[in-house]
Amino acid sequence: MEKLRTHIEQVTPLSDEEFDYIKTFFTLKKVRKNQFLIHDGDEIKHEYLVLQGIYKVFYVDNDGKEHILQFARENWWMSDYTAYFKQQASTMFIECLEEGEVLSLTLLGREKLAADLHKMEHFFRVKLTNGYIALQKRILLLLSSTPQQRYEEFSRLYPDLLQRIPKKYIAEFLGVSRETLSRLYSNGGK
Amino acid sequence: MEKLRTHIEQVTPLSDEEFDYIKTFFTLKKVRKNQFLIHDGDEIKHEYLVLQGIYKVFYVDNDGKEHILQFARENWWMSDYTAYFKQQASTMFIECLEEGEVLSLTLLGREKLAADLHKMEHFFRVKLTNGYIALQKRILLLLSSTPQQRYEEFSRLYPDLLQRIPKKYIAEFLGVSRETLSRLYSNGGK
DNA sequence: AAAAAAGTGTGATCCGGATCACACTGCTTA
DNA sequence: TAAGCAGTGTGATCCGGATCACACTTTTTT
Repeated sequence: MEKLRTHIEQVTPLSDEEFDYIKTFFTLKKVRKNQFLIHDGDEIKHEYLVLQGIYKVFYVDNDGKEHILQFARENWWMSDYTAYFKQQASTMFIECLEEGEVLSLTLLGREKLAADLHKMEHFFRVKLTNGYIALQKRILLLLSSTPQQRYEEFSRLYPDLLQRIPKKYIAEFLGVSRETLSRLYSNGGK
Repeated sequence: MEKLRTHIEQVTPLSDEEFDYIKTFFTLKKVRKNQFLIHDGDEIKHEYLVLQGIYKVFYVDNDGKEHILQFARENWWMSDYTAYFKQQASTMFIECLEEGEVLSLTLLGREKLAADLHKMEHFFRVKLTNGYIALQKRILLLLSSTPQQRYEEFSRLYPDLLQRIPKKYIAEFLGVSRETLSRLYSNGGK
């Protein structure tokens, strides 16, 4: 649980009592490779903070094609947030790509934490602010750039992921076909 | 200012004293058609809550092409949030399409409001939550759907905007060329 | 250790949507 | 009331990237 404390304290300092209270809301869960945390159609009770491992959050369209909304690693939060916040059935999947551990938090727990502790309300707001900014950037990138430029931006932001996950998933994240992505970097930097 | 109170109270009730305090942070500004609220390169001191009018938030790429991140109408918040939160120079523009009024709020004001009033921290968190969900949906739409489907989704979400703003802006929002969009609806619903 | 499955590179073909070009219809604004 | 200009429809052409097909490699399974 020390990782959780460090994670929150990057935003706001906590007293020991506060942290003792906070940690009662979280549950540790070990996740194996290829295990699904969330499946299409599920009722979504939890969001997850990644302590270890790599996960992909994705959507499957009517043609059966997968589109990756997010890769999550250490210190990233993930869920099907539409389903989680609005208490609807999930339309997404979360699958583990490298085994690890996550902490789960229920919506009720989240809301109680935020209501009881102004600090936690603040913490969640800061996290959402950063997430919002990142999503806006991604939208502009999708609207304005070529696959080449998107790949370069991805390499810049997540150099480690390039090595650790299958290229085809990167293609699904960038919105390009596997083949086109392959040609992008085999043709070098020109 | 009554509109502001109603807007906040859709999330959380306020006492008169609280609202009297809150409103001191906001400044009313009238905006004429074609006026720019934010310009590329500006230092971004404010975010805006739209009371009236329509605005477009857009980015201009290296080829001079415009890409619309957001249309904002009554009760929508807007700014170049990257520049606003991170105190950087703006990379975007906000232009008024239909004259109206906005309330402006500085970053310092926002943070003070959130720190002083737990209710306001909560309010901002709820707003960000909804925004985050909407952006995720837009990303999935951009990744997984055809221009046709994106146009239909836009019509469903913002039927009023279809009439009120030039079609070419809708094209710039959807990430399609003006011409392709025109052919989409002239070829009817098939 | 063999067999099956998943991931990848690369060529050939195809097609949706971008681009280019031009005409027509409003709105402005002088 | 004319002159300019933004907004729009529509045809013709072009091209980037998707799709299809297959070989090769690496990982997983039994």
